[in-house]
Amino acid sequence: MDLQRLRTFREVARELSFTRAARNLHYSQPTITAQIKGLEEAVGTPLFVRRGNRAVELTSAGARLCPYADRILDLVEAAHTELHAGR
Amino acid sequence: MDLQRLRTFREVARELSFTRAARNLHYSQPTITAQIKGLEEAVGTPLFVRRGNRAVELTSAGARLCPYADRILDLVEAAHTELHAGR
DNA sequence: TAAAAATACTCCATAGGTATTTTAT
DNA sequence: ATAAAATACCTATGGAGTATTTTTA
Repeated sequence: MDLQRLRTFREVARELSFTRAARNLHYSQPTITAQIKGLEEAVGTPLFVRRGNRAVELTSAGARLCPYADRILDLVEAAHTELHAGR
Repeated sequence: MDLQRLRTFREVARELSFTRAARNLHYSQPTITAQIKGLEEAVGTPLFVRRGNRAVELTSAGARLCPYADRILDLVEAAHTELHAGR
């Protein structure tokens, strides 16, 4: 699990589309595929169900990961802010 | 900022030593140096003050990062646990 | 059949190691 | 003088891209 893949996961979960996530994050579609695949291997379980040319849906594990991804990425953001808050 | 460097940061902050952190994490000492340097560049501020052959101390930014590092890494751990908790 | 994901490759950047030098006590 | 961090250098892995194929609604 790493932060970049977690960001990609969050975006795919939002969009329910690898292609749209790729556009939004300025990656190619195969890169998104590889990142999600890498995350799925890292956590040891599938996170999305791929459905041909229609969209994608979260597995139950994927759904359970969502709130953690949000909290983790929010904390990372907060840490950055804190470090730049002078003091 | 990425999770691996954050783990290294946490260990160096605990040990106040690059060399001991390297041993504990099974990295070479120069790798720790590079990881901390990379993290410092990522966050845009020094995190440790290097003091010759004696130990190392946290900068104020480093000290402020600590609680975030702990919370983030704990959440990552919790996410892993949650994903393996069956369901 | 068409839209979307997966695969096959290629290339380059970066992460890690070893050997060595520099630094501060 | 010595213990510890920094630097120099090298290698290999993997992350990203393009082009293409596969899949399923």
